[in-house]
Amino acid sequence: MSEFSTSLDDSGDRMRLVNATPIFVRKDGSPMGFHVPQDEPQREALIRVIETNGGIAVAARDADMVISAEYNAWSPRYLPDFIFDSAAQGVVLRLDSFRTRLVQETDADLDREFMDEPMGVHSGAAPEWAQPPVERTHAYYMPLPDATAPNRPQPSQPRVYQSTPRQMPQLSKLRAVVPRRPEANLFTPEEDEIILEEVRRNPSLRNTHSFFEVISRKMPSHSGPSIRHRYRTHLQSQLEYVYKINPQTNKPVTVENGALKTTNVLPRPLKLKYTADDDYALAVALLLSPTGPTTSRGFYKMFAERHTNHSADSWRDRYRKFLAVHGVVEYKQYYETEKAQGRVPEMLKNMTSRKNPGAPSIDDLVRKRARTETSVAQFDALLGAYCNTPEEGTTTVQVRETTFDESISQAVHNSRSAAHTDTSILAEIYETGAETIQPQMRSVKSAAKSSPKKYADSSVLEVIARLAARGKPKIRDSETEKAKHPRADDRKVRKSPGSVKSSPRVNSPAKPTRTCKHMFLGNDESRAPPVESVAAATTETHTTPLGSRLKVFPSGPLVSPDLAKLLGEYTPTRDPAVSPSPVRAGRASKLPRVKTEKFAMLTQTPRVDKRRSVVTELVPTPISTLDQQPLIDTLSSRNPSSFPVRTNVPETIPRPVALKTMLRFASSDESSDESAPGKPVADMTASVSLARKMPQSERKPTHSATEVRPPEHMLEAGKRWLGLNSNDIFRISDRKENTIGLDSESPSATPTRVHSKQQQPVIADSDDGPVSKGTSPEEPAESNTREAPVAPPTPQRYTKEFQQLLEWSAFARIKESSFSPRFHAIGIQEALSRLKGLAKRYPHGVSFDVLLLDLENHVGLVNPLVGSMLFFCTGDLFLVPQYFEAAMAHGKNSQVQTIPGVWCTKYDLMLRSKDEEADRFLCEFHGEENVIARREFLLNFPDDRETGTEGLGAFWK
DNA sequence: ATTCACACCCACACACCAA
DNA sequence: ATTGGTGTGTGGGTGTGAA
Repeated sequence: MSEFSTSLDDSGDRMRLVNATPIFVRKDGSPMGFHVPQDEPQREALIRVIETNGGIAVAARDADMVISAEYNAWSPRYLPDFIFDSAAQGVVLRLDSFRTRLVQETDADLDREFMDEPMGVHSGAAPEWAQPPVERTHAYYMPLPDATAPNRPQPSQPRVYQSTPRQMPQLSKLRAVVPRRPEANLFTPEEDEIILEEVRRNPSLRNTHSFFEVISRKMPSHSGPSIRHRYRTHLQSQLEYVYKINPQTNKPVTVENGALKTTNVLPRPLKLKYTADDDYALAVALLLSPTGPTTSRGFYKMFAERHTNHSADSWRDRYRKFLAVHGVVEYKQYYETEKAQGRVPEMLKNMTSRKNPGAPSIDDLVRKRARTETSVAQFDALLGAYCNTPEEGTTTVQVRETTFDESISQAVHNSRSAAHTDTSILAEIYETGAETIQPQMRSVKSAAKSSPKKYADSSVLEVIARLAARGKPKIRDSETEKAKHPRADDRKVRKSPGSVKSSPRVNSPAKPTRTCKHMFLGNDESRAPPVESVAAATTETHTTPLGSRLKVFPSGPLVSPDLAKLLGEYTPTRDPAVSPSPVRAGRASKLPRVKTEKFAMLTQTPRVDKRRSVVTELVPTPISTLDQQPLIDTLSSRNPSSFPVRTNVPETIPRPVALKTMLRFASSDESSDESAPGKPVADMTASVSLARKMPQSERKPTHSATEVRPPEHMLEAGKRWLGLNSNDIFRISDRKENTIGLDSESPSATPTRVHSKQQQPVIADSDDGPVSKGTSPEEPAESNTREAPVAPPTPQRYTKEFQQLLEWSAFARIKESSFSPRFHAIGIQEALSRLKGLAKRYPHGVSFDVLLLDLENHVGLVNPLVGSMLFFCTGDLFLVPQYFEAAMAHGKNSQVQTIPGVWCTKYDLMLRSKDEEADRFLCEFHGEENVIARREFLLNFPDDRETGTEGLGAFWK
């Protein structure tokens, strides 16, 4: 048969297999193309035999067949013996017996580990990533199911892509020693699709290096960097969808038929770049901090709860390595100047000194900055405190005037010695002079009350307002250029020579926007649109039942226009309607939207996170019994169009800042501490409120609210008491006290579920089993009829001990950040009373945003506590007081499902999952209207990092 | 000259740790 | 408990050489 001698023993040279007539040719005589993967050990011999027998070695995409000893799940391969045997026999043998099979797989584990199913088959089974990391360098951490607020995701369940221990070194060695093939190793369409499919299954990893490195282990003909490059340059634009990932399992969500649920919205990648808005928000918050710019973790923890796009650690690092180096005040001013002049500010970058060892250490810079900026912050805090102080005759917190004066003088002195001559606050201070500020403020303050218009244009008033609003500087002609280039001088001063590369480039023109590569940008859930986009957004204004105006900005800015105006500009005599501020000026239409036609479809139905798309601004409410408005609020209500208003916006926390600063200064004076009579003040911080309640012997100098803790003996007593009698807490006060009668103003309100202890056993935890109808029928039977209105609860019915526990347990165990200063000012009993008052005013079915706003504004409860409360109570405010009461007593809000009398969301959902008749039963229980309202509330409840309730609403779908 | 695969770079986001 | 230092590897590229 063959015309050549062959020797197929191991020592034989298979390369000598030559036939007289070519056998690896097509019918038309053209050579058959064979692809031999680069890692095929006999590759050289194979290619020689192929080519000497009429075939040709080609790239994979052009190959008629792939010759390899290694099985591959997604492309058929044929064993090298097919070539050798065919050549030996002089005829092309039947392919069937040479096809590589899974049983021959050289590393089946690897396949199972990474790509467990062939392409195009979506069985719903995700690759099994969940092996624990062996080598940290190969570990991939997926975002946690819920970046539940307020904290950032913790890698408690690291998801791991991991090679077998032996495979990785082998492959890397192979790539290191195998020379580049002479022929192109182009990506085949199949390989492209495999890459895309893997990205769809792991969308969060789409930018990482190691993800593609792992893919490369299943695609040995390409390296990880190559695959990554291929994806980023060629395939990204073809990623028309990704699979919806269950945040709990980090696996794709399956639907009924086992297929994977797709989505058009990419999840956030593992890391987010900081934006100019991020930097600005942080700068503003730092300057409002009682201590000025700080690295204190407490500050960043609180900040991260409101700004969840980065972790607290990350925010802290951002300050340490960027804002601190550049200067917080300077960046704020730079940002505002850029905005005012219609430019797009850049984020801080190139600030790390890793390659610039001669540069001053971050520590040094932080310290230097902290000194000066703290001075500014302190001065501003003092001023804020003064402006917020109630009128003369009713001042209830007495800070010795001398202390106040000294503090201002010191702050001004410190500020003057700082190198911040171009900052707005200092410019104002210089103009006014510390020695005249206070009397001027005092006179203006009293006079302005009687006839605000008269003083509306007063320069002193302007100063006060501007300072309180942290307004921008007057840019005089001689300073204009300087203001335009705030960075120019900094470099010379701060940076050592030769550190050009590490110099910030804030003023460099913005790069032209690239297209195509980031098609999801406009939709990315993790990014709020830039500030200026707000200008073009149509806003809707709603009025809450309590009169707060809720502005809804559909595009969800980080900073609302009014806040941006407040923070960035003060123009008391300018009519915004006539001369719109630069911040509001219509620049939004110029905004680059990075989106290609290809992906236009992906942005048509963006998933809107309601929480992020809503910016609320609180306009002072006329409810005088709830609020004691400071001077500026009072004035602003009279002339709202021209006066900046401190709003209830996360970035501004003036009251605690101011008062705590005052207290610190006051307590630094030995005589002032004990001599100051501590009368209650309407808007008091936790420091004051709690310190007042502490026995004199327990009182410690108050430096920050977070330091306030109940006395140890009280905590011990509380633990004992709670431990022994936790179920009896609610027996202390007759539950009927808390019953809210049927309110004619809220006909749709849910019937009150209030029961005496005999009628309402503690409902077992859900883990104990399904909620049977047997345990619950007695509830609806009596709760369908609302009890008659009764008097408000009488606090006297609580035992003294219980009152103390109510006071202290909350602060001991519930995060203090759940309470705003207002809560501390009014106290728990008043908060309870207000909660009940709110319930009377609200119809069931009010949106989460409205409830959130008014609960924060009028009761002083903030997320995530409010989120949990509203969720578990299904937006039913009649349940909230009981929930709140129990949460406070227990010092936590996780066990409130067992609160007697609160038929909470959990039971709705459990019942629906267990009982086919659930809907009918729930309608009997709640009333059909309320069931609809509850369902609507849950369905519209924001998917939430803050409340960790994502997906529960799906029970209703 | 262009395209492609592949290697490599580096700022920095994020987290962890030791003092 | 705080805090500064630092490791890790992501994110977004660029460089290089072969086809």
